[in-house]
Amino acid sequence: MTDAPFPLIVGGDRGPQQAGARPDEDLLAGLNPQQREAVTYRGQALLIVAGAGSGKTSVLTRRIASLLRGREAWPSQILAITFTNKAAGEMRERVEQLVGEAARGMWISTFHSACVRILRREAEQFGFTKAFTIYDSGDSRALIKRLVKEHEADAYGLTPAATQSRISKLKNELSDAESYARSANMSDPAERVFVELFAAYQRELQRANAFDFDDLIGQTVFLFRAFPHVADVYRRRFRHILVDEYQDTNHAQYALIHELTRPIGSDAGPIASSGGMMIFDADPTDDPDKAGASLTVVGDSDQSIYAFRGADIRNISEFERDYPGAKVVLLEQNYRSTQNILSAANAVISNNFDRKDKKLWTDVGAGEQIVGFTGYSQHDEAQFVADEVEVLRKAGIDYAQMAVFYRTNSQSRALEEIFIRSAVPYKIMGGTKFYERAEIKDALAYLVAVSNPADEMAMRRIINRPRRGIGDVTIEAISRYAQEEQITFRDALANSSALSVGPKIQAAIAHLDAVLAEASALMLPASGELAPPTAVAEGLQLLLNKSGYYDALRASKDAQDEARIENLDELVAVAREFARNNPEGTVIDFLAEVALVSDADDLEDASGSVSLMTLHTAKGLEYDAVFVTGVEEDLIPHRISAGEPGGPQEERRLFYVGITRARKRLYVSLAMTRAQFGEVTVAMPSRFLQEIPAELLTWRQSPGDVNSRGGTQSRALNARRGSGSGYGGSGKRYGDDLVPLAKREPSGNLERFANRIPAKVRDNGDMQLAPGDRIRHDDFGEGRVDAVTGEGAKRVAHVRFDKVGPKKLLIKIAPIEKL
DNA sequence: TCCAACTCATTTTTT
DNA sequence: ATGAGTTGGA
Repeated sequence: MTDAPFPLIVGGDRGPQQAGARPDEDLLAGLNPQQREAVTYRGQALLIVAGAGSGKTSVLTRRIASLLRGREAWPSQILAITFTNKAAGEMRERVEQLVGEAARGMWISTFHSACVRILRREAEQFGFTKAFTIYDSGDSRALIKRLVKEHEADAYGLTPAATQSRISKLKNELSDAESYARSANMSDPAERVFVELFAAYQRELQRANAFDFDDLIGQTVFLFRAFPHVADVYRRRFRHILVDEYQDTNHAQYALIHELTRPIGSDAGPIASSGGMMIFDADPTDDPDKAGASLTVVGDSDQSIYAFRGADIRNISEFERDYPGAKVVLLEQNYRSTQNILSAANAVISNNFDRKDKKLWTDVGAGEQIVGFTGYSQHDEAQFVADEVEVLRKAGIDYAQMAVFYRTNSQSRALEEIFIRSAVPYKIMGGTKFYERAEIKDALAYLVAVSNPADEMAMRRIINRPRRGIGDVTIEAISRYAQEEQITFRDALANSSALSVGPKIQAAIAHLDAVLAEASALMLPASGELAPPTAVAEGLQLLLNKSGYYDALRASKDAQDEARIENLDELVAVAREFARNNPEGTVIDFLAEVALVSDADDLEDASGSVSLMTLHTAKGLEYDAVFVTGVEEDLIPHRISAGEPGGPQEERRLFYVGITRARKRLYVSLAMTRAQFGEVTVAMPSRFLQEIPAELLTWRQSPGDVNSRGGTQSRALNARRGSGSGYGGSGKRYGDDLVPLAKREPSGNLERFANRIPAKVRDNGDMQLAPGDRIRHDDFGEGRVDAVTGEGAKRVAHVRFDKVGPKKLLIKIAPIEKL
C-alpha cells in the first residue's frame, strides 16, 4: 500500500532448504494430527476451536511460518490480530524464532494498534489529521463528564459513568447518535438528552481531532464502508488474516474483519488497479485475483469472558454460517495441565448448558490434588498463599512460575500487604496503571498540546498545572475568545493581551504559549524534516522544566510529590526507550503507543517474582502453580453479574480460565469474612467450588472447619496442628520452617486475627543487622541472623529462629528487636 | 483563586 | 478505608 514496496525475496537470510523435504516439515514436528491440519489447511476460512492449553499459539505461529516458507505469502501480506499487546509481542517473537528476519514486515498487533496505523494514513479522508489523539477511557470520561454537566443530564439519571458505558456499547454495535435516535423512544426526555449527549460527545471528539478506543475500530469500519477504494488498498495488501481469541471480538471488530476479507472491488465503483487502469467489476468473486483474503480464526467459546464489553460469542459460534465452506479444526488435547486440573475444569464448565461439549484431556497423568483453603479473613487467606508460595519455592518452583489470581483489583491489597511482610517478591500485573497517575496524564497532556493543538481537553488540563492562577473564569474567557476568532483554544493563548484578564495572568498565559511553541519547534520540525530520535524525551523534559511543573513538585512538602517526580523521570526514560526502539518515531507515535500499551504488557518484568493479577488478565498465560483466591459468592460469581443475562455463565467461564492456567498445582482459596468499604462482611463459599468433584480436591482447611470449630478462636489455635481433623493429617506439608501458630498468636481471637495488619506499618528505620546477630521477633521468638540481602527499605534478613526455623524478614517493618 | 474540611461513592473485568 | 469531588471561608 502506501509504504515500501513488498520485498522480492522473503527470508533470504535463512538457511538453505533441503531439497525434496517439505519446506515446513520441521514446523510440523511434534504436532498431533489436528494441529497439523490446522497448520497446513489452505482455504478461504479456517476456524480453529482451541481448548485451553491445546497449543494454539504454537499452531498459529507455525501456520504463519509455513505460509512464509512455502512462499505463499510475503510478510507484508499477513495480518495477525491478537487481543493484547503482550500476546502480539509473544507471537512476533515466536514467529521470528521460526522464520527469522522475515517476521519484520508483518503486521502482528492488536485490533486497536492496527486500526491506528490505518487511520493515521487515511485520517485526512474524513476530517481528521494524522496528528489525532487517542482518548483512553479516562479521557473520554472526563469529556463526557463535562458534557453531562453542560447539558444538565444528571437530572435524567444520566451519570457520566452510565453515559460512557452506553455510548461505548452502542459504538461497539457500530451505532452512532443518529442511528440510535431512529430506533430510540424519542418521546422519553431522558432518551432525547442521551442522544444529544452522544452527538455532542462525537462532535467534540471530531473537533479535538481525537478518537476514543471504540472509535479506533468503528471509524475504521466506517472508513472502509464509505471509501471502498481505501478498503481495497488494504484488501489487496492483506491476503492472510489471522485472529486470535476470536470469541472475544465484538461486533465492530467482527465487521472490520469482514470488511477486510471481502473480495477486492466488491463495493463496486471504479477501482484503480495496480496497472493504473480503471476497472469496473460486477462480480469480482469469480475472479481469483480478486478473491478475499484467507481468514483463520482461533477461539474457544468456553473462554469468552468479555461479553460485558460487547464481545459476541456468536461471532465464533456462527462462523460457519458467516463463512460458508469454512473448515473447522478442534484441538482438545491439552499440553499444559495435569488430568486432575483438567477434570476439575471440565466438571466446572460442563455446568454451562448452552455450549458444545468439549473435553480437555492429557496424557501426562493425574498429578497432584487440587488444594483448598478457607481463611478467617482475607489476610488469613493471603498468609496461606504466601506460606504456600514459600513451600513451593523450596520445592524448586521458581517464583516466576507462580501466580495468584483474583476477581477484582481491590483484592490485591491484602495479598500485597502479606507478601511484603513475608518478603515474597511479587509483581502486580495490570492494576493501577502507571499511565493513569495524575502527573503522568499531565505530562502526556503537555505532549498532546504540542502535537495536536486541536485537542482542547489537553489544553484545559494543563493550563493551570502547575498553578498559574488561571481558573474557570479565565479559561472561559479564552474559550470565548477562541470561538469569536474562529481559532483553536491553543492559538488563543498566543494573543493573551486580547483577553480581558489581569496582567499577571496575561504573563502566565504568554509564558505557557512560549514554552509550548519552543517544544513544538523541537519535536515537530516544520518542513518534512525528521526530528532527532531524542526529540520526544528532550521535548518532554523541556516542557516539564520550563512550564514550572518540576519546580512546583520540588517546592512541595507533600511526600507524595517526591514519588511523582520519580514517576515523571520514569516517563522520560520510557520516552528514551521508545526512541531506541523507534528511531523514526515522532511524539505522535509515542503518544499512541502509550495510549494503547498498558503496563500489564511489559511481561519480562515478572522474572523472579510471583505474579498477581485479575482473572481477566490471566487469560492466555500459564504457570506451574496457580492460586485462585476469593472463591466466594458475590465475588466469583460477582454479585453484579447476577442481574446480567448470561452473567453467571460468564463468571463460570472466568473461573474456568483461572483453573486452566495451572500446569502442575492448583489452589483455590477463600475467606470467611471480607472487609469491604471498611466493613467486615461474612462471605459464602462460591457455588463453583461445589462443582469441582470432591475426589479431586483436598481441603487444608474447609469452610466447614472454619465454621464449626472456629468460633471465636483463630486458626492460630486450632489449625495446622498437624493431625487435627479435616486437615489432611500433615503439618509437614508446610515444610520445616512451619510456624506453629499457637505460639505465634498466643492470645489470638478472631477480631485480632482479622485485623492483624496494623493500619500503620512499623518502621525500624535503618536498623543495622549483620550475620551472627541475635534478634527477637514478636511472633517467632529468638533467632540468629544468617545473612542480609537487598538494599535500603527492601533489606531482607535471613533469620534462623530457634523454634520455628529459617525465615526471611523485611528488616524495615518486621516486628523485631536486636538483642 | 486557593485551601482545608467535609461528603460521598466506590469495587467487575480492558483496549 | 480510601480517594475523589464539593463547599465555604480566606
